[in-house]
This record gives sequence, structure tokens and C-alpha cells, in this order.
Amino acid sequence: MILTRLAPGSLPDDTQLLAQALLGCVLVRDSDDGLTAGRIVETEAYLSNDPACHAYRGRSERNATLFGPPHRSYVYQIYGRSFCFNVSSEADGEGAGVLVRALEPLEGLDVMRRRRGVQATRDLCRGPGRLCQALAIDRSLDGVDLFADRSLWLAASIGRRARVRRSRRIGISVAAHRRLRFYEAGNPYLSGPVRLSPA
DNA sequence: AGGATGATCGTCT
DNA sequence: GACGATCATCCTC
Repeated sequence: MILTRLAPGSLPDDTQLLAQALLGCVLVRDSDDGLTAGRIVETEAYLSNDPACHAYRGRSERNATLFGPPHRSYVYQIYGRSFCFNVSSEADGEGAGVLVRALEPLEGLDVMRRRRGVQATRDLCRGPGRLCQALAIDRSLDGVDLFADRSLWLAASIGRRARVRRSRRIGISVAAHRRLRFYEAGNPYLSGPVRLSPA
């Protein structure tokens, strides 16, 4: 499979546009274990001035990447066990980002199976914590430039152009009504229900 | 220094 | 559908 790096400047800074543009792009992880990669099929936008966004209460050591330049990797740990991967958005100084919630596994499936401890392809990258485990993404990859890094980077979209649908976001209690989750219609590797609130 | 919280996951019913 | 694990992070004292 041919994976072509996304050219710098080829993604929008705007958080909602970025969340949609990322659908269909490929997230690539190169490590000692080999290459693992998946097609992004589900994202969520976390805006500046959004009570659900980690940046909402100001800059801290954890969320500093959100306030930096766009298109860097923001990785944080949740519930003591899982990591979540985001792409920073908006201009330098503004805190916002896009959570990647699910990938369609493309490359290195056996490595993913070993890391995840499960066999079913559908369970490898379906969910923000699962995809980080499958791609061995942790806090050491926080802040890397996704156009330039050699361990974690984005490749141009492959296959069909994603038919984008939207719904409310999953797993949050504040600002939960906002329809800021984006996903590819009909894709079998989505993390959550296809129909949440009026779509 | 201590307590509350969480952009989840796996297991059980 | 519901529940509890588990700990980094943040906030308050």
C-alpha cells in the first residue's frame, strides 16, 4: 500500500473543517514493531470557548499542545488506563483540537492484534483508547508535528471520499447537545451508535 | 497533602 | 444497558 505524506498546509486550521477533512486521511505509526496505520473514520471537534474542551480552563502542562500551532499531536491519558489522540487546531495561541475516535485498520494488523490482545479486526481501532493502544500512541508522542514526524504522521486520504455525517459527541456531560461528532456514513469501524440525536 | 474527576474499556447481566 | 477499575491531572486547603 502506498502511503503519501500529507503536504504541510493541506489541512484547514478551523476546528470543525479539520474534523471533517481528517475523515478518510490515514494515521501512520512507525515504530520498532513495524508500521501500523488506519483510515480515520470518526472524529470530534473541541472548540475554543467550548466547556467540553480541555483548553477551556486555560493552559496547563497537560494541554499545552492545544495552545500551540495547528496540526500537532495532542495525547493525554484518561481513566488511568487509556490514551486519547487529538490533532491540534486553530492558530498558535488558541486552544482547540480534534479527537480521533476510530480508525479502519489498514496496515500492520497483526502488530495491532498483539498490542491489543484481541483478534477481531473490528475491535482493533474502534474507540479512542483502543486505537492508541493498537498504534502504541502514548504521551511520549504528544506535541509532534504530524506533517514532519517520522514516528507519527498523516497520509493522504485513500479510497472513496468519505460521506460525512454528524451527531452529538460521545461520553461527555457538558455541552453534550452540540453536534460536533463527524463520521463516515455506513463505515463498520465506528466507535458508537450511528444515530445519536437528530442527525 | 488530599480529594474529585474523567473526550474509556472490558466484563457482566 | 450498567458498573467498576485505576491514576494523571487539577483544584482546594
